[in-house]
Amino acid sequence: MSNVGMSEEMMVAVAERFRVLSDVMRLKILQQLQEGEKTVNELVALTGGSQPNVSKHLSTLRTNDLVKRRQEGNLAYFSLASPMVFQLCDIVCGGMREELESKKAMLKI
Amino acid sequence: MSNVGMSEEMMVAVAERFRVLSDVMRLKILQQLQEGEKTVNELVALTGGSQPNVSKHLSTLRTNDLVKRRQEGNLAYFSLASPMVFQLCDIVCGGMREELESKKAMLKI
DNA sequence: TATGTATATAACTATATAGGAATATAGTCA
DNA sequence: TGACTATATTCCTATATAGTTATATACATA
Repeated sequence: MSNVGMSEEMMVAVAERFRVLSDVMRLKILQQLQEGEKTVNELVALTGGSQPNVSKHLSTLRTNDLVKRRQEGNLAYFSLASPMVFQLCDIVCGGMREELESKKAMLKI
Repeated sequence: MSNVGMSEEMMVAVAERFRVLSDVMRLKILQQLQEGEKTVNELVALTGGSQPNVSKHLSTLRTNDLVKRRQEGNLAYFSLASPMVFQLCDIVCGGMREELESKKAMLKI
């Protein structure tokens, strides 16, 4: 399947998705959500971010369909909307491992 | 394989990689390189960017190990350093297609 | 109702960076 | 050497956004 024909519109959307994933705090939040749904305050505690900051990032993630929100009484529970994120991270991590190893190999020559 | 244990350092590197991929002009360049190596001026023509702009993006891509550079006489040939990019794009595109279809489905209820 | 708690938002500041214009560098060839 | 071409870099401006502080909203409960 070739990407060369990807439309400008699609490319803008893909770039936007990557942009959402390019922030460490958002990755931390997603990582925590991988273990199950969490409230905002739980994520604040787990990530070490401030409450407004975590809340804003959750809003960004939700706008971009990466997390879902469920309200129960006073609490807002957030959960992953798409397992895609971790497929992406795995590929990136795998790619970086390979780069690292080929660099190591070059040094040993 | 769980990402929950991913180190802070690794997370920063992953975020950085996503950031590099979050620019439309860079995605266009990578897309063109998918067809084979190209000179800077060829990429300028194919993408519609200015020469300095394309050159700067190529520099960013190279710094982040996404493209390779080969000089021949006056010309600089760039090529993809990692097929990872298109695995990533395919996953993102696939994810977006699913979202779109589930939204369509909801509207039809 | 008043009080407390959870979450969201607004206003602000600081920083990063994309893109353009001008210029520099490096190679080619007469 | 000088003229030409390809590429890189510098400087600038405009824009986007992460994070903070303060405040607002919404729900629960006494």
